[in-house]
Amino acid sequence: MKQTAKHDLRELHSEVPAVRQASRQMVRELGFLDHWIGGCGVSHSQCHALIELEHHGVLTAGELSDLLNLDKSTLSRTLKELLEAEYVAVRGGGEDKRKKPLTLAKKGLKQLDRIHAYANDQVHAALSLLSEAERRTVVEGLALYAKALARTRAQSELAIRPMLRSDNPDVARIIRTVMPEFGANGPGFAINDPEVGQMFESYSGDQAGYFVVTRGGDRVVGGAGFGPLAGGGKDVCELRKMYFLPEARGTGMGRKLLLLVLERAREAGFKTCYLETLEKMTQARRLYESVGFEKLCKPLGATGHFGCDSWYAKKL
Amino acid sequence: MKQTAKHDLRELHSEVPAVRQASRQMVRELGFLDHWIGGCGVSHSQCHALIELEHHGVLTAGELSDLLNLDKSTLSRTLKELLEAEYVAVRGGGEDKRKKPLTLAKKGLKQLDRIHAYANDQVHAALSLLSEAERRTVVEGLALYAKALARTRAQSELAIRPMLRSDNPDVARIIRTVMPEFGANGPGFAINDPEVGQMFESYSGDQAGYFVVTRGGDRVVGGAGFGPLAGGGKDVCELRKMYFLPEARGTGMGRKLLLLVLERAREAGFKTCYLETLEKMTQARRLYESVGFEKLCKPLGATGHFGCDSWYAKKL
DNA sequence: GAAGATTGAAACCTCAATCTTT
DNA sequence: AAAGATTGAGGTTTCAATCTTC
Repeated sequence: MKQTAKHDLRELHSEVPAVRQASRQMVRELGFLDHWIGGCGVSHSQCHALIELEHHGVLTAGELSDLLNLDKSTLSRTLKELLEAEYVAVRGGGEDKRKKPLTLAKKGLKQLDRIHAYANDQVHAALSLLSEAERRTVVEGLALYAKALARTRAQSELAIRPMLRSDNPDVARIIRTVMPEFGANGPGFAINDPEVGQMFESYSGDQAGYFVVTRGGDRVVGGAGFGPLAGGGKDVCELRKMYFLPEARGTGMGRKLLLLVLERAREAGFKTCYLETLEKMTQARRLYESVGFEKLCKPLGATGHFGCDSWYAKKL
Repeated sequence: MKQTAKHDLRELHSEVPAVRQASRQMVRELGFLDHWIGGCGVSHSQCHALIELEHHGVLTAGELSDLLNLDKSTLSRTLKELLEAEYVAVRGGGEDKRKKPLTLAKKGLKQLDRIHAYANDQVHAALSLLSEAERRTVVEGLALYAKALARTRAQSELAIRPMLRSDNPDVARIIRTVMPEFGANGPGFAINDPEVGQMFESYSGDQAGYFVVTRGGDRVVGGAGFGPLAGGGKDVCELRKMYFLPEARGTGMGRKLLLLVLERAREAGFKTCYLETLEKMTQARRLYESVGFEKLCKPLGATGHFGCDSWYAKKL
């Protein structure tokens, strides 16, 4: 197993330059495809803006600049021309007068048809040189790389650190936001624990700890901690109150945080980690299972969280 | 078989938008990767120029602008700054004083190290989120798409048309250039046929035809024709004098030309097509085999080309 | 004060015209 | 005249400052 992992890593190192080389070449060839745009009356950015508008229906200038990875000022000017040419229209009547929701206009749709016709022809011509299996490799390879890059980017804005006293309000807010999202707001759920408002104090000492995930500077977007399991003996700890705001999910940060908490629990002398959750929290349960938690058929200890219906444990 | 082909095509049509979507997203994510460049003193183009210089050793401004798909004027200015910063140096002593061969200088190498360190880290972080199989898919997918786009681009500059009388000198030149390349310039080879100088006249009439491949306007870069096989009966024709300049090889144009010639031969009433070639022309032989030609163990007819050592035939 | 959008200055890129060497 | 490289004018993009609305 370890052998495989090592081999896997060596492979990875040799693949990095290969991927960089291939992506440079691909981008260069895509650049050639874009040359024709000069002759069709819209600029490169205008063309992409139209495509995204078609795809999303209604967008504001800010959303468009995020999607296209262009400065908002560029978009402002780009849109000005598109509006003058009547390719897009402002869908008025919005409540917030700061926003300008944009949609495709008739002429924009027509222009877009021409663009798609050309672009599809080009891509079709290229793909038709490949076999079916090769084409599948292309689709999957591009999508996988895009997704991996996106997740890396999301992760690089996130960081993990021990909770501070000043985080108390933020952490309480997250718990009180996330649990109702899964219908876990009645009696018998952790949301009613008295500790929710004083998480920092509740997880101090060397037998417990709470960690938060922050985004872009120091905004708290998630957290998790550990402490002795009530009525579970001195060798058993509980993974407690692991919650993420939606914006921080699917970034791979949950796994990082979980592994950190487990490591700290092991260092604190615990031999086993127990946790309670809900069947319907499927994303979380998949994560628990993937790091080695095993499903139990009944609860351990006496947490008082009789609202939970799914229990796991793992040797540390 | 036909069923498969149809299914194959339907798949292709649904894959075109998928590839376009994936490639847009990928390019967008790559754009985010490039943002950091702002802080390192070199511009985006300068960075890529350094990478290409490292890869190729010595390059002129023109070669660089081709490689980076940038206008030569952009490169002129870009290089001016790189030279001032002593990142690159002109390797003097060339014979042609119009050229300025460029190489990396010491400071450029150092800068490049920093660039690679950062870029490798980023790509490494992204790839490490993927499994070994997924990473292979990424490498292969990017490379396949880049290659397919490049071939499409090369093909779009090429065209096929029937030979004109005015092509006589060009066609003769190609035949006399390509055959010696494969050592086929002694007696017993088609290069000595009297028709070489008057190809247009030799392939007129409704039982023969010669077609040329042109590049960028009307420069002839290859050709092929058919005519009755000497001593082969009235149902058998010969595929004759199919030659491509090196620049036109590997573009998929050979297949197109071959299929066209075979179709015209069939329309002219021939039932079988025969051809003679050399064992060492492996690329050509693979093409013949891939369109259905079957290897014979001895020649047909009486062409007089006793220099050939490989014979094929195909039902039309 | 903050979110959404616009404007001015400067950097970067392309097209076309020009210069230099062959 | 043609190949290689440079310069001038104008379009596109970004950064920073500003305006408007909440």
